[in-house]
Amino acid sequence: MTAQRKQEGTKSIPGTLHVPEECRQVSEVLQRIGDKWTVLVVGELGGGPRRFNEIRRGLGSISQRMLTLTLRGLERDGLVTRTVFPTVPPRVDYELTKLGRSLLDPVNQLGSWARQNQPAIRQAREKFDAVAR
Amino acid sequence: MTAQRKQEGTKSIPGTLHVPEECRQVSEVLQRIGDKWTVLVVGELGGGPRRFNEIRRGLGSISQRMLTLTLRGLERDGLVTRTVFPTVPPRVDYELTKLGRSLLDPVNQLGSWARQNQPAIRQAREKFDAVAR
DNA sequence: CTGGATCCATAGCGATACTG
DNA sequence: CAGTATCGCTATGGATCCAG
Repeated sequence: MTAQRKQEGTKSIPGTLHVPEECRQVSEVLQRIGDKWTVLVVGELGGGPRRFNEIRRGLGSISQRMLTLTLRGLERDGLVTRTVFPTVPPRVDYELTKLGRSLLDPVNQLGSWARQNQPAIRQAREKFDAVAR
Repeated sequence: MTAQRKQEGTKSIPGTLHVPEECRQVSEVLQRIGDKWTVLVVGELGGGPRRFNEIRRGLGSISQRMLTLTLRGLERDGLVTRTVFPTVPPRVDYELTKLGRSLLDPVNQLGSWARQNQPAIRQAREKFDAVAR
């Protein structure tokens, strides 16, 4: 942690894996799934296919507008499929694709991190806010 | 993948780990680090302590306002430390805390996912956009 | 060099009303 | 039931100017 920065320029560190290129991609994905609802919807769909209002009730507070937009985004990125049953009243099922399910894994990793460290974060936050003026 | 939804109500699935509670935490963390710059700054600091303008040049395009805000947020959450050297001109070093470095791991996991699947995502996106009107 | 203060444009999101 | 359309609020972020 001491002798580590002489003139690494743009070459980045060989051992670790956060090359600028990779960082950009992480950033893109995070901005994509880092909105208010995406991961919650994905989590809900992680339990199997769901209908529109099932998801809605599962999340409790999402507006139908945001649920529509979120599902459209996920569908666009190939993370969920949308299946319309031409019945009356209409029925639409949403389900994670293979790609969508593969996302559950890294997201759960981040979930573990969150659970382990959120107390520390909250503590740091309170401390910071107490000192700040 | 077939016999999986009878009446699981609010109890969620035992095998997997995306209980609503956990999902909420993931969502919070993602919204926190899912902004435009946070992970990029964390990535930059992953290479060791950096000065304000070093980070800025490392990212290339961030405004100093956003860099300040991003660093403040990270400092508030206990993810980076801020060290002021009372010289003239002033010099300020930012460095990941242990907590901050621990975040690199799950973030890199997501980075791997991003690299592996972004081609598929882009492809799905183009296909969707082509069909959509 | 490090950042605070302002102003402004845009994106995200909620509320509500309307439709097949 | 599953959306679409519209509105308005707030958050996010960039540009610019000022200061220790």
